[in-house]
Amino acid sequence: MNTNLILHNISRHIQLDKTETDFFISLLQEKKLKRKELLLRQGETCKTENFITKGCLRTYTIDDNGFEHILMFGIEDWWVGDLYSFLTQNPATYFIDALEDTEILQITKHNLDKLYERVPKFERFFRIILQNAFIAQQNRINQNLSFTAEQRYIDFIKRYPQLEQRVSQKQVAAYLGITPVFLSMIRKKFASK
Amino acid sequence: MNTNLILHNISRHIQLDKTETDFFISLLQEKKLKRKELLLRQGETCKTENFITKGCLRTYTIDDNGFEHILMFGIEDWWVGDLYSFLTQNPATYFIDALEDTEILQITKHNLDKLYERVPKFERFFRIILQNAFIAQQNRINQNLSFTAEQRYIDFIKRYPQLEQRVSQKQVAAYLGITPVFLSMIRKKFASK
DNA sequence: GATAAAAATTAAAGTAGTTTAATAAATCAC
DNA sequence: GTGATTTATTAAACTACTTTAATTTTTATC
Repeated sequence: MNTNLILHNISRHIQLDKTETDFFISLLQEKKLKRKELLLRQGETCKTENFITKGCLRTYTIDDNGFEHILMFGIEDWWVGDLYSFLTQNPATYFIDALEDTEILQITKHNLDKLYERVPKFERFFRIILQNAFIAQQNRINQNLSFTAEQRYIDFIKRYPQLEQRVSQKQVAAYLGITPVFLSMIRKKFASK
Repeated sequence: MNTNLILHNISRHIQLDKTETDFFISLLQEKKLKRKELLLRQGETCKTENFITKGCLRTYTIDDNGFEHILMFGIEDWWVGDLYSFLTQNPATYFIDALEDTEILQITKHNLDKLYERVPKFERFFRIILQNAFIAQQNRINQNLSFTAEQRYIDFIKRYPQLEQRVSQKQVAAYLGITPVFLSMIRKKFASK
């Protein structure tokens, strides 16, 4: 199991000794997903929180008209899951699937609870992770309220240049909340400048 | 200082003994705001996290055209602040002001850090608070992507019936991401059913 | 490497939501 | 309580974005 990335991710916020590190690692399971493979289906229970070591996932919904709306992309070094379903073990709100062949490390709710109990520092770790996620989401809500589609696209490129390379325009459009057709029009206008 | 509400808020997630409770209380400051009074101005540093014991606050931005966009309402039993500015002590992204005469309990970053150190259970408390806030925000993003303005309004009424009574339609519109004129049209259509 | 499938582009017609402006209703401040 | 200010309503013209559909380009698959 390749634990370099996740241990480095954790060490940015808390320091673990050898025993704690080993215990943490013992709670993880590895999983590989092929491109287009589903990790979670809406309505299922989300059994694990997932740390991406390689590849790219998307969290999304499908509306009544069959259109997909992307809540979040995840790439290497990101945590993804359906937090509501994970915490309550109620049916998931979101779908999660792989946009590329992807490798993740998974921790179940049961094991995470054990981890909080045995190594309370992880309360701090996930508090900090959640703070950052909260701030990023709040910013996105503000942009959805304040910006035009063009402004949101420009900001997306600036903020996630790696992602813009890796995912199709169709996916970017589903993230920005516009149609692929309109994104194409924006890009045309933008390119001619 | 009326600490009933905040202690009850905390007791939902962690248990404190007398010493811990007293220490926590000693870190709080009381503040009263008149209706329309600003708690935080964009560009200032957000010095405190704030727990509302009475009244109603709004967190918002003002765009280049002078329009206000509301990220969040806060009423009794809610925590509000500009988390990014609070954590980094960089200039605030958001304005916060009072929609009613309001009373809050404040904790500075310095005191919160002391609290985490002396009573690490609070790491858990704020992790849980943030989890809930994250889930609520993710849901809002999904609605902004998937729903029409009318659907968002209907969901808002269902989700926050108390708020719909307390704040003006203008504020609700600024939260939903539409103009007051269009909200009025939605309500008319809705009432005629 | 050829073929099929998916994604991107373009144009034209359509719609959800905005803008402006005028009027009515509610709320505020003294 | 009354005048002033803010909020809500209504209607009509407007615009950002969608829809549909046809064509081209890119990517996936055997």
